[in-house]
Amino acid sequence: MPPKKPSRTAAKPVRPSALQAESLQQTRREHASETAEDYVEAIADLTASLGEARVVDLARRLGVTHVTVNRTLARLQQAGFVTARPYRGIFLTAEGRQLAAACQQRHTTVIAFLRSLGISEHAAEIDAEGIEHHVSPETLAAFERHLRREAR
Amino acid sequence: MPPKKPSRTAAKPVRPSALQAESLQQTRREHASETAEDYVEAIADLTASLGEARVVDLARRLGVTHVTVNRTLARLQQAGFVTARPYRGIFLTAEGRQLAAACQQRHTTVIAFLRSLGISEHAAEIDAEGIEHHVSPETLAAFERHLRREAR
DNA sequence: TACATCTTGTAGCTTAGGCTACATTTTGCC
DNA sequence: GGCAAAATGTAGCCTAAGCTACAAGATGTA
Repeated sequence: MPPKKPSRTAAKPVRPSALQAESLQQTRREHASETAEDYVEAIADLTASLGEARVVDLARRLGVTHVTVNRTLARLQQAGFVTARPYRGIFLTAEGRQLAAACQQRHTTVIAFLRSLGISEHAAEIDAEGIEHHVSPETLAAFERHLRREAR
Repeated sequence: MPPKKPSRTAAKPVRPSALQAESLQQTRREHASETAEDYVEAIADLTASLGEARVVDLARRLGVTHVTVNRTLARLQQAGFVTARPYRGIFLTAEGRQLAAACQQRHTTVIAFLRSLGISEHAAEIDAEGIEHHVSPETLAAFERHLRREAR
């Protein structure tokens, strides 16, 4: 028989206790908001360059079909980030614009930070897209600090 | 009427063209493997410290219920990363051990890198959990290079 | 040995995010 | 004005990953 740990009380509502469990739960929470962040950022960009964001534009931009965009927009509307009427353009609410601005700022910082480490433009773009959603304010501040130090 | 972009040909099987679309698709692919990585890493740790990994241990460790662990293990078994029999311990295959080792290595590097930027232990742990899955080999190499430079 | 407890397994629900296929509305243009 | 094409919307399917509730196997100890 393999070495057996002493039995532990089960604690029905499983409380994670471990730091790793906490970290993983945080990561899962972040995943839930990633979509919203990607969409508002894309909408902000498209609005800036084209005057409004359309479903097809978003689909092309995000690499999904227009159907996926549609369903996601419904949720974002419920969440109060965007306004949209059937067959019309999509616009950000004040809250949406605020979120988009923060994301764009963070995105720029992460890219600049990766580039400062000697990472190629292409890899920096790709990695930043995955990394940025998991960068805490503390870590973002550290990135900015590092960039300022580099600039000297 | 808002300024209207010139209509573009639709290209039925939407090809993403844009770099951002490519990046986002890459990020989605990474999400799909994140779970596998987290599980094999946890199983490797538990096996090292307790001799075997049990469903309850994994559940506690990952911050989910044993039901979720069970279903995920079935997929990991199909994918060839773990072996398990009903009511028995869970073990990694050779492939699983290899993946776990790579993940642990990468995890350690990311943590060390964040710490070297002056980020607190706690924030580094949490951020690393989200970031590590999106770090390309090129970026990982840059992290290691930075650490070596720091060490001088 | 038997029973209570812990562990594991199963059924079935939910949400999110992909998709194809098809219907409907807008719109550019002759 | 009318028509074809583009854009948008809708129905319905899939997988992944969470959950609760309940069933059944394993085990330690009285």
